[in-house]
Amino acid sequence: MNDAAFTHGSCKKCDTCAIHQRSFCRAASDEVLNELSRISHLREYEKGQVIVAQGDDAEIVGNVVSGIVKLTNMSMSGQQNIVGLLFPSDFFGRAFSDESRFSYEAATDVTLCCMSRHAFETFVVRHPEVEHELLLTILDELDATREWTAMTSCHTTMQRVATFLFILSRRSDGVFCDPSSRTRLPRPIIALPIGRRDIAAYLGTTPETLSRNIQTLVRQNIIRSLDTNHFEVVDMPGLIDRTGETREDLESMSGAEPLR
Amino acid sequence: MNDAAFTHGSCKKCDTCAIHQRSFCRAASDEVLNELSRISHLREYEKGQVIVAQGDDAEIVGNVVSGIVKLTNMSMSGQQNIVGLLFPSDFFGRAFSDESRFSYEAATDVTLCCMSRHAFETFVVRHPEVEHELLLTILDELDATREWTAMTSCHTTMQRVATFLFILSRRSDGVFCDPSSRTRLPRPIIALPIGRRDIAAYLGTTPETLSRNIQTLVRQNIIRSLDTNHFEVVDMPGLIDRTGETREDLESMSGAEPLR
DNA sequence: CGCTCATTTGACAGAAATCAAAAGCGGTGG
DNA sequence: CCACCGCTTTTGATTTCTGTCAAATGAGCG
Repeated sequence: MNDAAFTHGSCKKCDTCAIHQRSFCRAASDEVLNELSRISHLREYEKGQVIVAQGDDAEIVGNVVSGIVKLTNMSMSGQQNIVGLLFPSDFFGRAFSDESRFSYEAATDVTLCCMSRHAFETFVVRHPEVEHELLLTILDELDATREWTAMTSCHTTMQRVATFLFILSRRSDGVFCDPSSRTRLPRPIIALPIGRRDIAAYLGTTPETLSRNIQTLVRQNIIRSLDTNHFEVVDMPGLIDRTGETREDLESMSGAEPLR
Repeated sequence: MNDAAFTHGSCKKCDTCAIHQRSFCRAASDEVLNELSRISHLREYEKGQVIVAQGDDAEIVGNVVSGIVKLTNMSMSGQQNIVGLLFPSDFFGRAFSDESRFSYEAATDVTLCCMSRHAFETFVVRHPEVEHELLLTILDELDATREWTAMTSCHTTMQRVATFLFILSRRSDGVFCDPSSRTRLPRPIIALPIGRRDIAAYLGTTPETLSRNIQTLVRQNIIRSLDTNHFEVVDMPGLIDRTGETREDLESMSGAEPLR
């Protein structure tokens, strides 16, 4: 699409950006991208750092470049709920609102392409084609969130666990940025990006129940444990079977994504 | 905001539209609204009619004017999952996508302000200020959906039932369109817009468990049964108490809304 | 090595799903 | 008007699953 942006050296930072082709900025022309690059800056956060706190002024927005960001909601009782996970190329922060209804926290060490919310807002209003692309992104996000809602509301814990693992097996190869480097492994690897406590919260269960379900899958030779956070899918049909979904539905989920 | 649109007679259909002030079209100027009115038309659907089917070409988009639309997702097992409910002023249909990932179905008799998806898409691209307003709408929708996700993943069934009833008590008076006609009833009425089976699916439980929880609330004098689908809230603090949320959180949910 | 924290495992109580049946509601046709 | 039928909702009895509490094991680190 933006071949020019790659052959010319209009914006080094963005040209070499791993997610450029997958985030809303792909709609920007060379010069617009240049402008965008002037208001954005890469920033690293260590695992556990809070990027935007719930109820905060939400002054930062941007894209996840590498690592995983977790989106959380603190409930009255003080319990932290995982509302979603943001992967590379996903948009984070709450544009056009004075406060964020959720917290954004680094689930792993992350690199973010950050912009001041104000600067971003005036930028997109001046560039409708970029705002349009952002709208498409958010619409996909909404679909994905609703699909996840559908998933969680009628499925057993085992089905949710299996679905989660399936999706991670599609995401974990770091394959989402550069399609050409995609090497189809015969035995997909599942890399758990976050701790059991967070996964459990995301799946609406407890670490104990999650652990039991995972161990059950291991005993049934569906997956094999490599280390605490890595598993190998031994029996993919068996895993899909336990999700209670068709392979097609799962594929569509892992593309646009509930977990994003 | 658009006083001119109301004092002038630029567009009779839109001027008298109950939801005009609350939907994305409020961003349109007189002449733009006029243009919009030329591509839109009111249409009635009877309860149970499918407006857009899952996987369909999704050729229609628009706003809910009156009644309630249910958003459903058919899972592999053939079970119908309720993903959300759309109330008056909510946007329905999937813009900018060739197929809808969900079905839109009339949960009650509804009136919709319909547009051809294609006409709508070219329209908003020509009018960035309207597309911007649409983006704001979708961002709110996304927040609301995530908040609902947070709700369902960590709460007991009773808390989900209480929250659902609370939200309906705020929506059921048909009060969401014209703030001036808002008559605060001392005893809010809850009108269940859909059957128990659907509500149960939406809340991630079964009709039996749902029924038991409702009957428990009746026995505890929190609500009083008028007929099968109507209840009166006798003890609002008690109801709020059983949601496990603060009143503030509930208000924000019923405004922007998980159920939308 | 000893510390802390995360994960796994076990035992048990409570909640919800399931199975089964009764009651309520709305329509149809005699 | 009433009896019958199909459907939804409610209620009851039972089983299964999951959350909770508690303890053991394992991983990372100074």
